[in-house]
Amino acid sequence: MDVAGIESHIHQSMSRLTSAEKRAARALLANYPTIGLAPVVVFAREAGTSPATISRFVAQLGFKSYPDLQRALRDELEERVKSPLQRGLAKASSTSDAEHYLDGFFRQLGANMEASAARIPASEFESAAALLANLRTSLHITGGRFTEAMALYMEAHLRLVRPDVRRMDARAAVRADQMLDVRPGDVAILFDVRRYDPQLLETAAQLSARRAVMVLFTDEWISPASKYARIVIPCRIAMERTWDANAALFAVVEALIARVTELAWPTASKRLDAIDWRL
Amino acid sequence: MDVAGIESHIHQSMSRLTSAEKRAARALLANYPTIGLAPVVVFAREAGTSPATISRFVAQLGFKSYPDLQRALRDELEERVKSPLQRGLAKASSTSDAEHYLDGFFRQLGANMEASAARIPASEFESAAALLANLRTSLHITGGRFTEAMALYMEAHLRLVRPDVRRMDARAAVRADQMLDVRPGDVAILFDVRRYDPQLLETAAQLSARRAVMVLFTDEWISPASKYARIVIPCRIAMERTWDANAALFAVVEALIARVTELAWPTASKRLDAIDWRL
DNA sequence: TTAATATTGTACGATATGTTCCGGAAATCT
DNA sequence: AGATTTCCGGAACATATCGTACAATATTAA
Repeated sequence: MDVAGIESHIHQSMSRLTSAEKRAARALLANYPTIGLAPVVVFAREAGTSPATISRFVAQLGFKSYPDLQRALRDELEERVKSPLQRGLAKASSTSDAEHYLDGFFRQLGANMEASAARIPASEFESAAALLANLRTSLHITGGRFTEAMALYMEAHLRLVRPDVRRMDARAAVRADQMLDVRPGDVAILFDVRRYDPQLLETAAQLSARRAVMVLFTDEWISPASKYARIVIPCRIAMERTWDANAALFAVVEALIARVTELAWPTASKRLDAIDWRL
Repeated sequence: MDVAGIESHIHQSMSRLTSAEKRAARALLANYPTIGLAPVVVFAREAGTSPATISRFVAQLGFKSYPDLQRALRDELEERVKSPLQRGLAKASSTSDAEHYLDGFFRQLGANMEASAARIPASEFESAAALLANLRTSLHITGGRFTEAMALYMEAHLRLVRPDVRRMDARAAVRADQMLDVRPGDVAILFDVRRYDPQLLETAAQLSARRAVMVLFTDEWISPASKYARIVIPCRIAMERTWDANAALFAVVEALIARVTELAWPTASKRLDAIDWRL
């Protein structure tokens, strides 16, 4: 099949199609690629036509059978989620013949970011932003071994934007005191990625007991702390070599900070003005 | 709970699952959601188990049947706001959709990363990696207001990989003591981005006086501390709205950590083994 | 208008798919 | 170690799914 992808292939074949087949094509393009992954009857109903027409449509595209098309769609979907989509990166650094280490690294990272963005439902992201922008509750942020840096970074920004932002200490003992400040309805932001921290799970349980609303940043395998969380934001962090890369996670954090700043702008702008900070 | 999506739902059910069922769960999470849309035989093969187990796994999740799960996966896939990538070459579709905030954000970020990779000479990056992988000198890491998180993150990783990694405190007073540990030839890593920190400039001067070799991570406008630095790594951080985004900077940090881990592998692997850490 | 052609939908048979059952294997308990 | 329970996968069974023949309908040409 075409390297250019199935969507464009459909466009190219459009002229050869009969009117009912065109309805099928439009239906597929409109809800790409989901209806193509559904059974033929569903596809047909959605397209306002009969199963037979779908069959012929698929044949027109050059696929051997409907299941064959489905395979292709799945492959493409997978490719889209895990392949390096920032092809430009390689070209962008034309500084040397030997490939820049950064290029390879960034290419994978780009794929991770695409995958993360594709996987995080807009509704989850927005809900999280809304929670953080709600000035009537306190905010408690904490992370594990490596993700503590995320917590720190987020705290540093949100402190400027809104009041009542606290970071919980990584050490359990200290955290016990801080737990007393958590009141029902408060919002807790947790970071937990692979090699999930047992202490953090414990913390999550306690937060849950104190009726905090939890937002969890985690990886594609999902931290066990998710069972306590109202909102789960999964980022793709796996890399081919050495360490996992949390840059995608970090990027989502920054996006969230930006979004919260927008949502809480009336307050945020006053606070920033007060310390003479210009964005 | 269910709002969090099928992925987290899977993880919540994880404890109830038997080992073969867990393999199924992991396989699905790893190639989410594609294998779930494939026939059971394919799923089973990919998960290294039998169709029967997949069936039971699906039942454990609370779905009425495998097709039922597929419906759910398709619905979830559709529910996501279409990302510009998914839109692909599809013409005529209005680009004015309520776009996923993350998509817009990430697009800019992608440009920043590209620009960063293009601007950082391979030689600089390699030299920096070599310096950090040199085990005969100590490492001192420090950052400014926001970039302290970078320092923290880098320290957390490098500590595992090599000995003699120290982080300098943000507070000048404390830092004064720590400065005494810096010996000629030691390597110092500094982070300084826009709204350059005067204290950090001062620190750089002192480090220079103590004949430390400095690696500076900064932004496209270059921190004044650069005059003391042996190696300068400029990242593009400007964004159109609200805050600058340090994700590109963070990404370079991760790349460097990975590279250093490779270069210092003989030592790193021993250290990681010693604490039973597998990458 | 009529006839020829192209297109579409329905019905049915062939096939592929998912689920259940059962024997054996593994883990757990006594 | 032996007994009991749990767990797993192969094979049979039931069923859903797809492709196609054929009839009905729309379209075009004469």
